[in-house]
Order: sequence, then structure tokens, then C-alpha cells
Amino acid sequence: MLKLTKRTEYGLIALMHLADREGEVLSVRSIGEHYSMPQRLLAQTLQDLSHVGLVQSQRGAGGGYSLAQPADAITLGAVVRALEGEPGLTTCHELEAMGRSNVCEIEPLCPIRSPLDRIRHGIWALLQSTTLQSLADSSLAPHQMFALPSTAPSEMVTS
Amino acid sequence: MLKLTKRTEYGLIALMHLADREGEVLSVRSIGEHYSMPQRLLAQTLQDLSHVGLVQSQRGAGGGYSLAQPADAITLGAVVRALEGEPGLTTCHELEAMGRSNVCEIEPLCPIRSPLDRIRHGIWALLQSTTLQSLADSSLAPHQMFALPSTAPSEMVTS
DNA sequence: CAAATCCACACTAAATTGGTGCGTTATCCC
DNA sequence: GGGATAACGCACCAATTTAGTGTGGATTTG
Repeated sequence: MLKLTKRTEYGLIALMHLADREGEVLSVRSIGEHYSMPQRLLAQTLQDLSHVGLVQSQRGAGGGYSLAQPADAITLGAVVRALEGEPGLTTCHELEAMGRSNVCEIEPLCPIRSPLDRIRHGIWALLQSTTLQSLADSSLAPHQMFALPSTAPSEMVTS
Repeated sequence: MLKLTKRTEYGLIALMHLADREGEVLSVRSIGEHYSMPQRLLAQTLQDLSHVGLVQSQRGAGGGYSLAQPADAITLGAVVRALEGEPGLTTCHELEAMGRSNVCEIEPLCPIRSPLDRIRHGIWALLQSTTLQSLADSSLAPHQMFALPSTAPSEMVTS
């Protein structure tokens, strides 16, 4: 299904919250209670994010998490990759990303593999090009590109 | 997870196959055997696609499926929507799409809902703007837009 | 009529995701 | 030092979603 996981949702909410209070160190408890999110799950999520260096953790009393990078340096792509792995659209793409590239039984016939690969890159590019900052400035589009041209239906490629 | 389902995969392969033989009527069996896909599942998929008018079915001996529209009129978006529903990125988005819009408990605080909505539209626009035809002409990009500008990572846009 | 083929519903099994349990380690503060 | 707070790291169960099958019926060709 073309949808983010809860973990990613929770992670993003927490990150936005942290971005909104840059510099402060916030505990999982405080964040979790604020948005009524399951704290344990949120905790795992933040741990994952700290493993890849998106947030910094501080243990002990008064500890918690804070952004490890400026909000305009953290991309949605990085967050998604950290929390649910590099999106692979199809089975082939995922297997391919794991090393073995000839696992697809229908291999030479498969008419969608390489075409869909471009779509995947498109989605990926979109995620990579969106930062926490741009998410925050909800008005400031991450890319205006989506109002637009569209190679879409039929032959309207004229432009 | 940000990934298409098997059904969608199978459906797309079948559609590409049909597009490649426009006019012909092909049975589930022949397509399924050709790509070694589970026929029953493929059958369900094609039925779904026929419900929304993307393919035409013909029953009885010698029957099968054929495209109900020209290949450049069938968008990836339409296929995905038919097979796995309109992609909703987060929980909020999906519930929202079902009518009730105030189901999100953290409602007024939620800092990601509307921002992510734009991302969703971006992905959706990408899918809508890609047709079977453009998938087939693997060379002809569906949108060149993805090489490009990028509001991305902070200010390191220097290069 | 017989074979081919789509149709529809319902069901089982596998995979993924969501969420908890429980004990450990680090830090602050009295 | 001792207690409180809070991150860490498994490993585990539960819920949801997806993959795939069983069975019988309806329709068309010959």
C-alpha cells in the first residue's frame, strides 16, 4: 500500500515538534503525552532516528531528544529511509537493492521493472527535496512543480 | 510501507502486455503462464480493473481481456486507485477521505497533516501523469522534472 | 452438450505493522 | 551513595493487511 507507517507518522510529528523548539531537549514522555502517541513506540522511533544521526539523545534525568541537524537539512527522504527502509515500489526493486539482481523469475520479460524504476526515483526525489523546514512553512511549496504541465493523458506533450 | 502491492504489480504487467498487443483478446491463463504469475490472483486483479472500465472482458471459450481504453489514456494513478484505493500517506488522510474529518484525536495540534497532504498530492500527480504509453516508451520520461532544482537540503545548493 | 473462460464469495495462510514487557544503563540532584 | 528520571535494547504478542486458494456458478464457442 502506498502509505507511510505509523512509526514514520510518529517520527515526523516528533521531529516537527523538536524543530519547533530547536535547541531544547524534550523527553519521549513529554512529546508522547502532548500528542497522545504510544510512548514506547515513539521511543523506538526516536532511537532509530538517533542511530542515523537525525536526532541527538541525552540520557538520564532531564534528558531527552533534540535535533542533531538544522531543520532545513533533514529531508523527508532521510526520515522515511531510516524508519521504513528505502522505498522499493515493487518486489524486484527491493530484491535488487539487497544485492542479488537476478532474483526476478520473469526477469527478461518483465515489462514494468525498469519503467517503474523511474517512477520510484520520482517519488524518492520528491521526498528528498522536502525538508522539515519546508514542511513547517506549509505555505512555501517544496516544489511548485506539481501544479503543472503533465505528460499525462494522451498526446498533450505538445508543450 | 511506501510500496505497491503484488496485485498492482500483476495488474500493471498484464496491462503492459495487453497494451503491447492492442486489439487482441488474451485469457488470464495465457498472461499468467507467460509471466508465471498466480492465475487466480491475476484474475481478481483484472476483474477489478474491468469494474472501473480500464479493461474489457469477454466471457466464454476464446474469451479474455483487452484494453478498454488506448494505452495513453490509462494512467498509473487510475490503476493504483482501482487496485489499492486512493493512496493516503497517513491515517488522517485516509479517514478524511472516508467522510468524517474530525477523527484525528490530536487534531488541532497535529503538525504534519496538512503539510504531508501536499506531498501526497505530489505523488498522486506523478502517478496521474504517467500513462501505460509513457511506461512503455521507457526512454521518454514521464516528467523530466526530476533531474532538477530541488528546494532540498538546506543551503548546500551552492554547486 | 462439452470445453473454455470469466465471475463472485468466502476462506486460509503469510507477511507486515502496531504495540508491550522487562530488565539495563546513564545522568541528575539531594 | 541513593533515588528518580529517562534513554537503550531485546524479545515478544496482537492486530492489520496482503497473498493466495476452494468451490461453485454463469456465459460463450463449437
